[in-house]
Amino acid sequence: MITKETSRRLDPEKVVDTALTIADDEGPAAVSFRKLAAQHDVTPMALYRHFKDKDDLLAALGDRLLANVVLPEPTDEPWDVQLQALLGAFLSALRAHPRLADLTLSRILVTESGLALSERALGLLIEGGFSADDAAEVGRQSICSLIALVTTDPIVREVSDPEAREASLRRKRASLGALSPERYPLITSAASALICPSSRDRYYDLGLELVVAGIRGVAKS
Amino acid sequence: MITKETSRRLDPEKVVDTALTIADDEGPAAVSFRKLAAQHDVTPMALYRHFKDKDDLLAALGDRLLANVVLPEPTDEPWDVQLQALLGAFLSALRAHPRLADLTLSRILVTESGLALSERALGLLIEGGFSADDAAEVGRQSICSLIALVTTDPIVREVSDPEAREASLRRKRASLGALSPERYPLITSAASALICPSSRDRYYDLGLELVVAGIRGVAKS
DNA sequence: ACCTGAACACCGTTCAAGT
DNA sequence: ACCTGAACACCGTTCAAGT
Repeated sequence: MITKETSRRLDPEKVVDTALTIADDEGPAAVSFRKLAAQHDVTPMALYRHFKDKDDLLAALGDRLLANVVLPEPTDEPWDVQLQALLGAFLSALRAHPRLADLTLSRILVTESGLALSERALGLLIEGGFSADDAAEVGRQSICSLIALVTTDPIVREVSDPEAREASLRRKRASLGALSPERYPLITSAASALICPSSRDRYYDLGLELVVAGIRGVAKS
Repeated sequence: MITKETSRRLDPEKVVDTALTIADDEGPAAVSFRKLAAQHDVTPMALYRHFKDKDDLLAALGDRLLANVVLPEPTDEPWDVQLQALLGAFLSALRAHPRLADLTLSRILVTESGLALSERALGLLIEGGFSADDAAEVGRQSICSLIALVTTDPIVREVSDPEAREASLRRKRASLGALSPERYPLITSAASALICPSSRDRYYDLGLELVVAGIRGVAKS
């Protein structure tokens, strides 16, 4: 009874916890076995007992994101409306950890919640008239687009340091401002929208709608 | 006259050339100043005369990809048809260097050919009924989706080594094959399509069509 | 089973110095 | 202006060894 709580000096789940916070703050490239080991008072090599290699650790991060997807209950609404809700649930989980979004792609067909999501998506797509194979392709690409949407979130992509971000924005504004309005009339007139979307919610709403509208459009034809 | 060809011991464009072939073969992460320097018989530090840092070098790779975009001539066709051709031209340039596709995103509003592409895209979107700001957002997201399409190309993503690729495919097949057909009837029945798309051209055609159909759908509403 | 120590083969980047 | 040498502060990973 006494030994039970000390039986494992190193809890892999806790290592993943700290990897997650490092990755959220500084990106997945910044998580290292050495840093993690130091933070858990252990030799870097100790981690190899629990993770095959760094990719294996990052995969565990992807699994965490997928586990947070909360699937909406099936309803009586049309397939495309339900699909939008389903993909929206996926999108929400990604938005909680924007820098880690692309770690999910390779884990969707492995993780339990990723499988549940995929099965539901395939069902709705088939309901929309796609063959099983087409549904697979369309579903895959939609997932990729949503991941890209989060990964390239213009606000997250900026450096986290607020003063550095301001400097970067100023540089971009200057760069577009220096353009010839005769040669690039549309770019110069839409400069501020090109540099940074007006609202983040609008950015994601539009992104999701583009994906679903694309599916709907391809389904009809 | 004699000294002219030896005036620069190190030609930055040639460094970019070899960086490009390394990145094509092993991915952008594998290009390093040290490797590049060795290949050009020079100290790693010599490269800092020509590139501010590694990001600067990678930006030069992105510029190369964008420079290869050949814009289609404007026609009398409807805006969405022309837009599809325009985005298709962008997609083609990315497909030539699939592992480098995402290096282009941050260079589009900087590079001359990226600006030309953007100006044309904005024009067509406005012709389709979008406001300048909406056109900017929609254009940006479409570009991101196409980059993601190439970056996540299921064939390229596999390891280049053909035997390792075969092993990876076998592992995926085994993983999906082990799933319960009662619990995941659609996934198991679409397994082969989920693992690998039937045809690469079909993959890209569908991807482009999804993007354009999405734009068309959002434009109408 | 789980962890340590030492080592190997890499990185980007800075700084002072050479020509 | 362009390049070198030495150094700093990092990486992932292997291998043999300890308990």
